[in-house]
Amino acid sequence: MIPQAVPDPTLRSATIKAIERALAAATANGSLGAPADGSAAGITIEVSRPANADHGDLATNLAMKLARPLRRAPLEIAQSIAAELSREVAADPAATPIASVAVAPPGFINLHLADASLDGVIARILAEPASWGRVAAPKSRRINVEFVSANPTGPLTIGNARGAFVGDVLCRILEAGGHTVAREYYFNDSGAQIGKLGATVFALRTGAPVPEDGYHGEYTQALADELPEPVLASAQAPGADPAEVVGAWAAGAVRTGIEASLAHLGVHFDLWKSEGSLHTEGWVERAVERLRAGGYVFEQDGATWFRSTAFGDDKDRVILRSNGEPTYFASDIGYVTEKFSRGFEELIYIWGADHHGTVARVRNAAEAMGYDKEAVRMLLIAWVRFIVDGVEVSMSKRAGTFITLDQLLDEVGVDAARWFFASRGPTSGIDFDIELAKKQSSENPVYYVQYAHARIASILRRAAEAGLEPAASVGEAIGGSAEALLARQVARLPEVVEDAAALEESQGITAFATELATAFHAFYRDAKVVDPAEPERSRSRLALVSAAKITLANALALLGISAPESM
RNA sequence: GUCCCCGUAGCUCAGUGGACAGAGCAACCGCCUUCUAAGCGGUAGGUCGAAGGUUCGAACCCUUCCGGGGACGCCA
Repeated sequence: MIPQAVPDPTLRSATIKAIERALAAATANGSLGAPADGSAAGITIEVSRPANADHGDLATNLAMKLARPLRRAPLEIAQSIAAELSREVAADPAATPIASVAVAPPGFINLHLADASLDGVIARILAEPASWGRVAAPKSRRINVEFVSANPTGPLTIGNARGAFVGDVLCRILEAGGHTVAREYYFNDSGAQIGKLGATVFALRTGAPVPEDGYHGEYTQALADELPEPVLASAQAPGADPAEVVGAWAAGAVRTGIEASLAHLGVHFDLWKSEGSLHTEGWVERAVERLRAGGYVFEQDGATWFRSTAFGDDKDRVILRSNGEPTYFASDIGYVTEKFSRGFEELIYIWGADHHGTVARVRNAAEAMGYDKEAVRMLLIAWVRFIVDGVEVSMSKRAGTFITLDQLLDEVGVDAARWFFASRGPTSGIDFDIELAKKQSSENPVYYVQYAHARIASILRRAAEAGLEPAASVGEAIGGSAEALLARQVARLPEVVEDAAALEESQGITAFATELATAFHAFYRDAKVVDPAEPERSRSRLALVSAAKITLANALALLGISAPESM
């Protein structure tokens, strides 16, 4: 995805600029006094949305933060800065997004946005809807995001669902936030587990008993039934290892199924990387060489070790076992090397909480290999406890006791499932009660948001029938009480995206989408949009609800959720 | 034993330094001759796990404790 060339400044960033100008002016004219030691220099201007709408559209706590370095009462500082802000509003209203300024104890500077700046945002949304909500990154990066990465020993389970959704939504948010993102799926299709899968499928096909340590899910029978004759024949050829031959085929078949499941989720990967290729292409060797060059490799007990203790780890880690086989860790560091060789500036791993122990050692190895440790980041997703009939279901592909991702989506639906995971922080543990989810799926907040979108679509259809087209912007009517409230919510999207991209979290998007839907439903109640008797007002309001519709659709798109035209 | 995450309304969860702590669901009361009632308005519900500390200001930062989950392999 190509980052947008010319990003919109948000109303928030324009406001920060205005405050910077006011601060500079107040400093220059001496009304602030001067910090004796320059300690005020490092203070950044923060602008937030007051919880109480009576306090204005935006507020800054700048005066409180300056109180100590300037050795002055915060209220006085606030008044000095507010005076400069007001001066600019009076002198050149077009240069500032602010309409009025107020100071409140203990030192808040409260700001009201100008109608004209809000109407400018509406006009911009209607003129270029596709890019609305895409912002420039403070520092644009090429980011590699690796997620799901379940080995092809069986279908994806609901245990994989959270990682898939969280990873996909994070990618969408990072792209909207001005970064370039590659989605990767890492898998091992040649290990011992694949051999066990192959032995299981081979046994089922040939009528032999399934090995004790084989796989016992129902899907293995389907694989056995589908096993092509030629593959079976080559597995039975003299000297062949049936587990390996059938396993290779089964892994491919399972992977095809996994890709189909992910496509159903709306999750797509740019690259599927096999662990085996890291060895055959020499990346593990290169990684070991980089470590050796730094003096962080040693031999002991016939094995090759990474001196992880040099980076604060409690013990050193084996790279190559005494039998010559590489460990999983060897593949990990090979992959780090391979990823960086492709020019990524940041690697993000979406891992289950059970990978906690490997985080530090992979990052340490990255540092030891000469990469920036801070550019290797792991997002650990907390476990989801799936409850069926009041009892937790543990997911085990080996035992065959699991619920597949496809089953979950048949029950709950993609949009509802996406919303469920997007609206919760990835580190918080979740209880997912299947029965409750089914029962509540029609009451899921996602439908509340989608309904607002569908309602607007309906209004636009009615308007078209009446021969009414949206105006290019709201115009004077934006000052109306109903319009003002909705326009303010609509205008927030880029700020919400900025925050979500910086925090690498999706909850802000779902919260915003809900608030915007609420604002629209209230508008719908208070303001009749399509009214042939009032064509000018209708066109003006059509412009506003059109902008709201675009904003809802773009916010939902960030979550991978559909925006229906009717419900 | 060491380390990580979590503990906020009956339930599921937002909120991580600011102005009276929020949403959805569940409960209760109202609103469809009106652009989609999957909606709107209202009522009720909280010692933000506990105790100290830092701060002008703490659900948020620090310490300790309690409770829940997870991690500590020459497994993958």
